[in-house]
Amino acid sequence: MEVISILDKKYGFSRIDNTSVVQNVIDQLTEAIISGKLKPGDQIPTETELARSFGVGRNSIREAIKIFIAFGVLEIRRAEGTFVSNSLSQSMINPLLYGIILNKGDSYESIKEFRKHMEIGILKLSIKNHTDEDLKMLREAYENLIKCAQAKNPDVEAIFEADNKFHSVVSIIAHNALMETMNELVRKLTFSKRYETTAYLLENNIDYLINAHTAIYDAIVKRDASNLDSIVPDHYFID
Amino acid sequence: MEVISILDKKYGFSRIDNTSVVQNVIDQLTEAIISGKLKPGDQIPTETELARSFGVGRNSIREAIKIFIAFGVLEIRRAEGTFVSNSLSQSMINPLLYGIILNKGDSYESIKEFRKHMEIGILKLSIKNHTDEDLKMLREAYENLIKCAQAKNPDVEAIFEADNKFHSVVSIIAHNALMETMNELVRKLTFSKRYETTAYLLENNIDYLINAHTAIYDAIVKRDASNLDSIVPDHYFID
DNA sequence: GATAATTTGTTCGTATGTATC
DNA sequence: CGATACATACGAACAAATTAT
Repeated sequence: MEVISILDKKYGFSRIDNTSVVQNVIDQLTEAIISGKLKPGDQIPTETELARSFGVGRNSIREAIKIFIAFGVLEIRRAEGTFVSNSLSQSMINPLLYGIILNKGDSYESIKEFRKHMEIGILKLSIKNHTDEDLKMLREAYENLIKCAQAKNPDVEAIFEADNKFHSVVSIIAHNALMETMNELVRKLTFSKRYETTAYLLENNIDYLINAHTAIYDAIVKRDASNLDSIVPDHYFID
Repeated sequence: MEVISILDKKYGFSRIDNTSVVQNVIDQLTEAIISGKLKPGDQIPTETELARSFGVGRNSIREAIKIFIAFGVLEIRRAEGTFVSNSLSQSMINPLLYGIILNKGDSYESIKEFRKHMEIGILKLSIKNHTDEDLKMLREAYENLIKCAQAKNPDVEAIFEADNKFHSVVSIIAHNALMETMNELVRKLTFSKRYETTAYLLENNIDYLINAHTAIYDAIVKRDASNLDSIVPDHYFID
């Protein structure tokens, strides 16, 4: 509601009036970031200094900074200073999570469908965009997963972590930041369900887990996008 | 960075230590929303009251509330109180916008790819899930778009609005709230670009616009999902 | 290792602006 | 118009964490 105004101007929307002190601080900092005066990694002035140079109270500066932190734009290293973030993919999805929590209507079916859709999309891009470097990373994650799954005393925690790592790598080598973020989102939403599934498969059908991931691995390595629909099965979750 | 922790707890992640006062307030409010103690539309206690009942200073409450506002979870009606939002799709995209501003590099390509991917996914679902009721709505939107495009003195604004309406209907009849939200998101991100494209097509190749939408309309009506890749073209945007 | 300086974290008191009744 | 309830804003003070000396 607050920060949108300045960005919306850029994207063509408008807003009637908004001249609160905090908003003003936000606008000026946003402007500095957009224009490149503040680049990722840069340290911004201290709170006291900002308060003085903007001619406002320190509390107002703090409120503005907190919002930027929530968006992942700034990050504070205490007793050191406040800096412009260079990676912000993590906190970007927070509002989406809140959105889904408030809109309880989003049924589990919706999430399942969305998940499969994203999985296929990511896979398609990974097959297309991966480099040789990427393949090494993927192979490492794949072999680690297989090793965990075939261990004598298999550990759910370990397999689940390796599974997550594998899919995370697949996500990265797709080389599309937005798709990666969305995939992260859906994986967070399905976190506990996927854990249950892993535990179930470990007890009852560990081969299924191995084969499914081998199919994905092979498809990427061979750049074979012909069977994606069957590689990413509907019944990945226990219902 | 801040708000993620509580959500992560729900989804199984943990955080080492995070006992800041503001974070604590955020956690408790988030918990109240998740558990349903606070529902959309509800008024939350006043700042003074929250400060007293949490045993913290009023500024900490304010900082926490500001963050929720930035995420669109809370909204303030001044001199009236603070309320839980019922619609929050607006401000959800802010972090993404900031993300794109900071990641100047690959972002536009990412968006284009993501957009096409979402468009295909939505179309696939629309073809599968639409009802007879839906078809009426779709037909209305379609015919209105064609009418606007074939008018004697075609108006960019009108066509663009009709275009948006058409795609919005396609989104709705897919009957998946999450996919719909994501599609809305990508359409907001591409708002100005799409407007430019519409203006360009109106001048130079209005038939292309008409044919493209007719193809989509036909595919849905006939429930024909065989040519989706070609129906949703890569060059939808001007580069 | 201890101390000082810097910077953010938190709180309190108070005054002001703004909408509702 | 006045009273009330609430958010907005400022400034001062002290606490806690980190770095530099």
